[in-house]
Amino acid sequence: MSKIKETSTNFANKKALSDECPELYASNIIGGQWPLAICGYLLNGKLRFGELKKKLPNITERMLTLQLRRLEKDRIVKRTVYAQVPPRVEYELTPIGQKLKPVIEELEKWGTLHKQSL
Amino acid sequence: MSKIKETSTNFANKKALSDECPELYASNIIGGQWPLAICGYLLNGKLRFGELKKKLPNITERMLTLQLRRLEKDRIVKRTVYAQVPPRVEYELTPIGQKLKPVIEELEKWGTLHKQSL
DNA sequence: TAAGGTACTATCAAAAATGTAAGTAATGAG
DNA sequence: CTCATTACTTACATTTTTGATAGTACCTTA
Repeated sequence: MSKIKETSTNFANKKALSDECPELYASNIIGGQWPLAICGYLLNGKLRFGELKKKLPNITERMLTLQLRRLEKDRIVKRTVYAQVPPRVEYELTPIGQKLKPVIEELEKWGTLHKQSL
Repeated sequence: MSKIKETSTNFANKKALSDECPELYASNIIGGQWPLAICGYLLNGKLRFGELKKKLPNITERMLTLQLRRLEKDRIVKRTVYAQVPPRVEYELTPIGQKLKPVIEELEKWGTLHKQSL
């Protein structure tokens, strides 16, 4: 998660694929190491930054920040800052974020199946 | 797609997550740039290496090979070599590979929805 | 004899993702 | 004044993924 180089072949490939196929578009958004894990927890309700951090084993603050920013940009999570000291920031899923539920469920089913077949 | 360093923190994190959550386990297998695209085409039937290459815009032979090898290792595609010259190699989904269909469908639905809401 | 087709492999380089370690602001508690 | 708390940010290093380019083996056909 850093800047993407909009001139790279890789960037062009990703774009080409996700332009035509909604499933690849989706995969580009929620794919990667943390997004699904974060969404999974947020499906059960709002969480503060620190709470998420505790739930996600070994995630660094930097990564968590980057991921949340990206999810926010993609309109999957909503960020609410309370003007307090020390600060309090809450994250929750947006309506379209909530709609990820069936996707996660199917992934879960398939994952379980695949694991069993080992 | 190269060797992974089994001592890295990143490796440990991925493992920890996919050990507990089947959906993250699944995402580790089919996530990434090409696996879903490849499976999408193979859902419609067998394809030869060269046919896949034509369908996947801009993929390099190296990448296609790497991806197919990995999908084979994960028992999602089956590779059949015909002893001919020039060589003929066919790829098709395994039974568990076929079962990815609902996953892909849900991703597709969600992707379409998300795209519309722009 | 030379060229062509197919499915690769090998090397090197670049880009992208992730990790490490340290620091910051603001305020209330002691 | 000093320290603790919370949600970050910054700079740098490492790891992982992807790309570019050039080969290779084998037989068949011209």
